[in-house]
Amino acid sequence: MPDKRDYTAALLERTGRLLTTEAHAEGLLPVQWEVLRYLDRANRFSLSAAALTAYLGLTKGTVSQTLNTLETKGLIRKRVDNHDRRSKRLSLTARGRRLIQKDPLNATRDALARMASQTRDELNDSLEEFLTARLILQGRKAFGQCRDCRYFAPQHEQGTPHFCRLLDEPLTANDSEAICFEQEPA
Amino acid sequence: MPDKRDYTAALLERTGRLLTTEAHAEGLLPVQWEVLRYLDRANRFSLSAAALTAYLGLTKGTVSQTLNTLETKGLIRKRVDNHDRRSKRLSLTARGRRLIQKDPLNATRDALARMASQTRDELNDSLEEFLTARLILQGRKAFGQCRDCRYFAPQHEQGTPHFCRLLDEPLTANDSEAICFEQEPA
DNA sequence: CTTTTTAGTATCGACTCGATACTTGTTGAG
DNA sequence: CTCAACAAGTATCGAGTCGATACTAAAAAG
Repeated sequence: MPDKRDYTAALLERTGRLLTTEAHAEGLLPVQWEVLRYLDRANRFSLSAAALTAYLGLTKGTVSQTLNTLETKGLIRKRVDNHDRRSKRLSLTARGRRLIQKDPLNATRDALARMASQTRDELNDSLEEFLTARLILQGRKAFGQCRDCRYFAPQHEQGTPHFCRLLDEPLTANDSEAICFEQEPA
Repeated sequence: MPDKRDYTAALLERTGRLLTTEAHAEGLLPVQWEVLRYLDRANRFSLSAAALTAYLGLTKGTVSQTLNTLETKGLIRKRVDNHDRRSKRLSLTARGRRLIQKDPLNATRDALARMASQTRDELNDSLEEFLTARLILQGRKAFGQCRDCRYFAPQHEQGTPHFCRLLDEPLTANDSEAICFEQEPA
């Protein structure tokens, strides 16, 4: 005799499966699309395999392999980071940026756009609450937008950059909307 | 400059990934847990590889392999269906029923139980609306509960079974809460 | 009674995924 | 300054998913 939270859990699981099966497209596998999306949305402090590993919740070995596959396909690039020569800075190639236009997740974005805005907001907010709670419980990073971070110091003057009080770095308008490894919700 | 529906899509994707990584437990893989859950919740008309294939949205070859793996592990059983000798009726073994008590999805169920009931209901209803719309768009079955089906004829007298007007079969109280391959929302 | 459809299997190749062991660069304590 | 501890990433292994393709056999349809 299942109760409502069992049913909700089943909905979450089934929705995940739906997105996964849909993400076999353009010759890429689901996790490969997730990597491309991440590299498209992450700020410059978060473009490492380590950050990606934390984002995906996988082991670093698995992530390393997947990055190799994508590099072989010519969709991403790895360059040694001059500030920390153990680390490598990841980026999309031109082909990678072109391919992400055909992201199979676009179908989901369209479906969301067709929903009543109140329902969509309820989905967004309740899902965010659920996900954030689970991530924190697991000691994982939220990877929220930079602008929602407790270390974010906005500058309201025309043309002046924002600022990250944690990393002591200026932030462009673009930076502030990207997702960040270090982000901690305000 | 991402808008809100992009963010919601990212939440859905990331939640799916969370459930997937969590579902590496007890020596089973995510899809194997999904199969066990399905067999635990499906009614007697839906215990075939074909129904499971439709439920998961995978190819029949993939499902056949996964079923073989689970059979080798001693968690499920396959028996030839005497009504249709091409088909095989699937069921959990005692070991399978025991193992499903340790379902890693329980952590999600608990997290949902800890949410405010209004938020949880909003999540449930908006997610159901989203998922159903996507499934219908893809021409897939909803696999809802039997009792919510247009062919379900309830009997309100004590001890009398309900009835399925599509399959012309009586339904126990248990049947009516299980998920059904043939279900079409009322 | 023969064609067509449906249920399931078998096999292949690419790839994920965790686990384990490793290399190399950074950091920090004495 | 040195050396141990740590962190970033790689290499390799084995199990298993997954789609694709080709197959068998039973049921349905004509």
